[in-house]
Amino acid sequence: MSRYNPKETESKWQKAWETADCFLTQTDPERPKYYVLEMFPYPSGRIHMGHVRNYTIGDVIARFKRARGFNVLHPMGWDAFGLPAENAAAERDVHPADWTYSNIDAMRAQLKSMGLSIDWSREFATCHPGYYSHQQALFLDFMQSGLIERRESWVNWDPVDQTVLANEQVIDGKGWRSGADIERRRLSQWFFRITAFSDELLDGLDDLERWPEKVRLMQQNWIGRSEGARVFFDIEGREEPLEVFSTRPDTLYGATFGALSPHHPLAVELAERDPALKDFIAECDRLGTSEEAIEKAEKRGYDTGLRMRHPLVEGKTLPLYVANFILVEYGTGAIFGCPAHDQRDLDFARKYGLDVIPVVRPKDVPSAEWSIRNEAYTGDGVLCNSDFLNDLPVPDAKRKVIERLEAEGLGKGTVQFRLRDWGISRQRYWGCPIPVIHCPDCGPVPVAKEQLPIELPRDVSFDKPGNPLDHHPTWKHVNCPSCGGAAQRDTDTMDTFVDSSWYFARFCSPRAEDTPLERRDVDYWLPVDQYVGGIEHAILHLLYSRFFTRGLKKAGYLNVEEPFAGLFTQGMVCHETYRAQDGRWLSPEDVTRDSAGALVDSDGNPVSVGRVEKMSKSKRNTVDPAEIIDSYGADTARWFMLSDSPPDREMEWTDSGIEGAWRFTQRLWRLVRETAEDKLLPPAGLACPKSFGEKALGLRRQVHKTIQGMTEDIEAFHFNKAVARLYELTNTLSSATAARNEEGMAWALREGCESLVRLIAPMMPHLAEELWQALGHDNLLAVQDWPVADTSLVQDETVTIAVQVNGRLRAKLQQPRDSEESVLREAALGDETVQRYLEGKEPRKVVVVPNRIVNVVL
RNA sequence: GCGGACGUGGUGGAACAGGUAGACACACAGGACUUAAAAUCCUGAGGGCAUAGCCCGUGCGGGUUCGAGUCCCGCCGUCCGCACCA
Repeated sequence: MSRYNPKETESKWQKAWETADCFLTQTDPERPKYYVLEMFPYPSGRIHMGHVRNYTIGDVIARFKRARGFNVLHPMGWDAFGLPAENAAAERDVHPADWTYSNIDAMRAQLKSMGLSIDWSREFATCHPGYYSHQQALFLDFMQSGLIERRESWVNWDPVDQTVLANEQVIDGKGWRSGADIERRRLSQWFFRITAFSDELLDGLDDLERWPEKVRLMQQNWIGRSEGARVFFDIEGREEPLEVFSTRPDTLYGATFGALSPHHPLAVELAERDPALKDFIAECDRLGTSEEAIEKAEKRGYDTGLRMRHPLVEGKTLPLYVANFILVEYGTGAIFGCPAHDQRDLDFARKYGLDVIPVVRPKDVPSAEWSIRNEAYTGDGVLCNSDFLNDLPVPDAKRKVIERLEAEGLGKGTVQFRLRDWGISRQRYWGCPIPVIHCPDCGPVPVAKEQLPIELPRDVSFDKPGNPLDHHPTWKHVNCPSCGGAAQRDTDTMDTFVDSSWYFARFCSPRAEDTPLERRDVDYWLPVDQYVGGIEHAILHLLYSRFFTRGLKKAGYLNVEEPFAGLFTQGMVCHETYRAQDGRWLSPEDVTRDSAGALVDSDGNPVSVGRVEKMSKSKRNTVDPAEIIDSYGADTARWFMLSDSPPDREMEWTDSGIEGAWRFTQRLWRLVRETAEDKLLPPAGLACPKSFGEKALGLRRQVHKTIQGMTEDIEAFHFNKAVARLYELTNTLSSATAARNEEGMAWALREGCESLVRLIAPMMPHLAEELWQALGHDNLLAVQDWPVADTSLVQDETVTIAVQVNGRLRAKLQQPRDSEESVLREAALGDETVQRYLEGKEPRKVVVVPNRIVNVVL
């Protein structure tokens, strides 16, 4: 028999699906819907193995749900704005739009070769005016709803590239591209007021039951709610009191100093008259904003000479410092230091010789014996040295001190969040233009919706650093919509995370022209039932989308709070790493085995094998999906992706793994084809015979157990277990052909083969289609129903009972299912081996678990 | 430092709710077919021993239980996220 030819077969069925419009979807309130979405790709030009894993998982779910009778929405699009297109433009003199669209064409073809059941009629790219014009409209709506603000903020500024950099683009205080020292600058930027929903975004996490606990936790930490108090300290010789935030107001009596962030308004003001302070602040700025820089920095302070009055201790004053470890963005940008109960404050106090007053002691240590050395005490306890708070447990003291502060107007209990507003202005060309005009007289004026879209000009130059939009000779010069005078467009574009914050909703009505979202469509499809993507987006993308959904609701576009009812985060695709003798990374393609079985490079030099790591260009341990699909076919690649490793864990791509999957593909093809060609096989659709031989019945039992098990496994995303079941069924079917003359066996074989083919269809859709046809069907398997297990066949009639003596396995018994406990007990005690252990004595105890185990205790 | 996840054969991993540890696959070994190889098929396999059987075995040490990979306590290790957030 010839071999299976995936290349021919796969494109044949892809065309058949397309011709039959199998995967086009309509809004249909009469039918139950299921919206499955994978994170859309950035159009880099080629798919990578991470995409293959992501889209395989999504496609299995989509095909499965479709077979289960759902109206399935499974769309695809392109996260098409972003810096790489501008880099390509600067390096290769190709327009970002051309570069992007040709990449999209290439990647679409690659995705299509995977045989994904996608409704391609809904495809869009975020860089198309048909998408971003609506995003501009949403910007205006959000402005109207009070969700957008313009304000100054600190940014990482690259003086060479003349642009703002994200924190992750600053490496060791230098720009990732230019290598220039990054400055901290204050810049006017647009902010989405994500903090307006801090509480909702936090509380909403509790209801996301089908999200990984891990992601919910990460978001919870990111939002970072903490309860505490704001306390006012009067400063000697000044009108305005200083406001500080603390989560430990109970330790107020232990305060021995105050500290300001170098960017606190008061610090800035003082610096104007104090050159030494100015120098100190400048030095803090030079450290940069990268986490490592902050981490390594020693705690340092500058004594302003000012004294602040302790709000509760008459006559007591504390020195006020400017300190490099105080963040201006958090709380009020100012603290009171309590060295005894905060390690940072203790380090600071020891350095500058400040007092350390313990105010919390462990309950069983008397005040007199309690002191602080080099470790701040942050544990539980009761108050001491604290006047009216003495002997109260910490939580009570917190409550009581806040009451007192509030009563005397010295402070108040508050809730503080770590979450900050989302700055979206980017000094870039290839992004969504911000629909605002800056007028010297009227300030920032929103563009009227009728004037949208504000399209990107095509004729831009990438020759000089900075923002091409800003350099464009005419684009920005417009008249003020309000007063008609000369004004300028905002030349910033939106963070590309904005584009991906609502694309899932746009897929519901991708071609709507007058509105971003058609109410009837979003009401039917949203929320996404199952979202699938990488854990790397656990915080930003998912949090932004959750914010956007609330914003869209506020603006009246939809009626859900949460965009993604279910979230699945798949693991990374990894591969061994290889190095040449000189330390260069080697690609797997360049590594072979010599005759002795040792790994060598293309010149025959020995190769050292490194750890298994995430596929990456830098380590050169990538495998190109296009090549794999070209030589083995998409089904084999998909099958291997689903085998062995649980989908939420990392998987290792290996040659032997893909070859094993390839062998199985061939084996399955051969098995079903040979069976189908066997003259004994009854035609499709023949009624079930009345009786079956023992082997045929056994086969049928396994078939129906597999159907049931598979269904549960796919629902639970246990694809690797589902694969194992299919291997088992295939093994059984292979050996069953030997008994094909047995009563009912031919019928059972057809049932088995058809079930196998139908079960395998979500994973290997092309092969399944081919075999479905070989079994005599002339309809498309892609639109057939999922098989249903016959429950009467799912349970065996006899079960194996394990017999233990003192908890150790000594024998096994075959017994009818659901045998009485007494029967099992007698059978176990009567067993020869058990008799030997009993030595004629009575057992002390016999534990019987029906259908499972009997434990005889001596 | 804080938070979280995970430790099972040579490897990836199964094991429902405390009830037969190692399903399934990869790799390996032996055999069949072949002039030979590939492909395919069959067989074997956690470790040990005095091998009809017994002992040991799920990172380590304890505990609960008739029975623990699974539950509890204490360690060790690996990975991930956050991190001067007052």
